[in-house]
Amino acid sequence: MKKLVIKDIAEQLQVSKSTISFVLNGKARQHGISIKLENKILKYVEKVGYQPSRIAVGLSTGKSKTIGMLVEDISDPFFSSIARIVERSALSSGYRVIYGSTENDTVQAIDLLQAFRNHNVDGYIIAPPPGIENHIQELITDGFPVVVFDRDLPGLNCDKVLIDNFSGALQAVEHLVARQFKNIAMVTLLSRQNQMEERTNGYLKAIDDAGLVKKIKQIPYDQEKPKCVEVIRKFLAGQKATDAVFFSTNYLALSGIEAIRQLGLRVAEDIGIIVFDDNTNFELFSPSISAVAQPVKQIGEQVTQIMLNRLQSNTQAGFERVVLKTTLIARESTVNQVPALVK
Amino acid sequence: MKKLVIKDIAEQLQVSKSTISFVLNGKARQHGISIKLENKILKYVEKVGYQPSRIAVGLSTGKSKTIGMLVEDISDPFFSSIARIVERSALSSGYRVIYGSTENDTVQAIDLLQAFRNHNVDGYIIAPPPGIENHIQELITDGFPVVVFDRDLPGLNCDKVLIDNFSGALQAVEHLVARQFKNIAMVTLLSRQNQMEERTNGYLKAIDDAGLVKKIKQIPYDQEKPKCVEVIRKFLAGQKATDAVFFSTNYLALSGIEAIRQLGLRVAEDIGIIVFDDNTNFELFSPSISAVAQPVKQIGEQVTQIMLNRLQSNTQAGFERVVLKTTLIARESTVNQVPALVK
DNA sequence: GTGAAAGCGCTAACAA
DNA sequence: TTGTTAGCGCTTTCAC
Repeated sequence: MKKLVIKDIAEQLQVSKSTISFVLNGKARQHGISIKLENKILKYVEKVGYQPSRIAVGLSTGKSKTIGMLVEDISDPFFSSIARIVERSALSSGYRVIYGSTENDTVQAIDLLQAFRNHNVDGYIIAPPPGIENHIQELITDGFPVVVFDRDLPGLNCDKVLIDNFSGALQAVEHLVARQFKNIAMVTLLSRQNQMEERTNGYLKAIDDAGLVKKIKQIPYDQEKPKCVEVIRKFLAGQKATDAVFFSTNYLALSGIEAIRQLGLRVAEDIGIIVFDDNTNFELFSPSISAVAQPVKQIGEQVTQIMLNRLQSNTQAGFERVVLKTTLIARESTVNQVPALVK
Repeated sequence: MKKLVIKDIAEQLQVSKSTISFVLNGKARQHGISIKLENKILKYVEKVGYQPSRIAVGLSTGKSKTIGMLVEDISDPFFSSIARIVERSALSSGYRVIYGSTENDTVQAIDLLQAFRNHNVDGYIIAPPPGIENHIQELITDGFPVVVFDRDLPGLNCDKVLIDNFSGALQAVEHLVARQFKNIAMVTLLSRQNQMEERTNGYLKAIDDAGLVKKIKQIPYDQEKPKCVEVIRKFLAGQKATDAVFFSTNYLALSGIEAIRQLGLRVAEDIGIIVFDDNTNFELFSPSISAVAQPVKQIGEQVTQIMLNRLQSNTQAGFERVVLKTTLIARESTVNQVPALVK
């Protein structure tokens, strides 16, 4: 079945291409096309299942009706959950979404941005790796709507959907403090990314408030898992007094749990654990793992809604900055045995 | 910075657009363009960072250099892992990937296919929901390369990358048998999908071989998790003798574990568990959960490679049918206490 | 060796 | 009320 083009329809119906185009774009009224003709066209188009070629429309209008979404890693459940929500709501407004995984790499991200631009995407949804402020700024200057999420780039002036990393971390560590843990370490990424720093700040604040001693282990970003496990294991082995750990990411926690196992320790009984981000079935671990949950659904919805608004209104005024709250989910991994009291 | 177009380059360099186009497409030789001019153009293009508009190229060539990928749910770790691999290898060959989540719904899948077609995607990678044979067949007839994965649609004649569901399931249940479990139930989806049926067949074969009694619970596809948990709980509650369960999917297992908890039973101690698909950190559950792992990486690579070959060779001859083996990963959830012997 | 021009399928001024 | 036509940015045939 040969793909139909507008010309075919025009010939069949004995009208001009533009008439069809107007009708199809809801501009029949303003061009004074008779209701009768309009219906006839609509009916015929429906019947033969004609759909204008996106490519041609894109070339002609300069709009591709697609949104480019840059994430760190589409196979990370946090990002794929958001992607899913974005995909769905964008689709219902006629937008397609194309993704790109940056692996948190500046160069890859820039390439991807270039590729998106090249593809004429109409808007950008970005979880920015470090070092791409300028490139994003350029997009904005050139008039593209950009919504940044998950990570803030403080200098950037655009719409943002973030979460309150500081409070989330604070809350997590305060929870540990309340549960009577006394030697609370933090394992985090060696990263200058804003959201990681905020989490660290939250930790420090809580530790400080409680008059405890801080212990932070930073792991380089691109470690393979076994290496990561090893680093954490060594860290914990050198810190026998540690009775609880706050992991700043899901991924680190998974390595951490492994490390704890290797040390022959038991989660909860020997060492408390709480994690930032709750996208890995932590409720089903045994003991289940306490976590600070990020509002994935809300993030996805907000991001899309802001984007679609921009796309429709076509204005760059009054950027929004939405900061979403996290939710503490206390589970078994932070039930303290309080050895001091038990003894 | 205004986007450059081929005309700009042509004017700057005082040559015609076609010359540039030839050079950029590696056809300088066959059009006898001087090496000198070629280099000059290449250099200039590089310097100003010109990249041809994909849309325009697409309109002109009829190729969009994008692959459409249809999965059940992009937020499912099995699919997102594959998507990630496909994305990456396709990109290195200059192809973009756009995804669509079918939610296993025929209508949605057809819409998505329509949308892809409309986008002029050059090839289709599809994990097919039921009932879209005809639509896929049409794509093939129209000359598009199609690679089906994860699920087979037996009537379809195209490239396929599948896994050996029957053996995987067989192996899983044989493992339970070997561990001395005697009352092995299976919890699966109420689905006529080929891969689910194969898993069921594997279960039945193993049960039969061992001379045990089969017990299968089928859960409707679109249940919410709580409902799913409830159904499994009731099933297990009515089957006190059950000492092991084979779950045909990851998702069901997560619900199942929850159900087992609610019944006050302990995984491994009271009931053995093994799961088809190992994409949910089962190694970190405690007890860790035995599973049949699907070769995600291989699936992704095979799928992409076949697709890229088709795209390059532009032929439809000799369809491949790759069947990948699963791997049994025995963990703590199937360490049988063998109550009969212990007693 | 190089360039003019037609055409890909559609949109939207501008005519009529 | 409807049709003509000139692009959108690129590729490719064919003539120079």
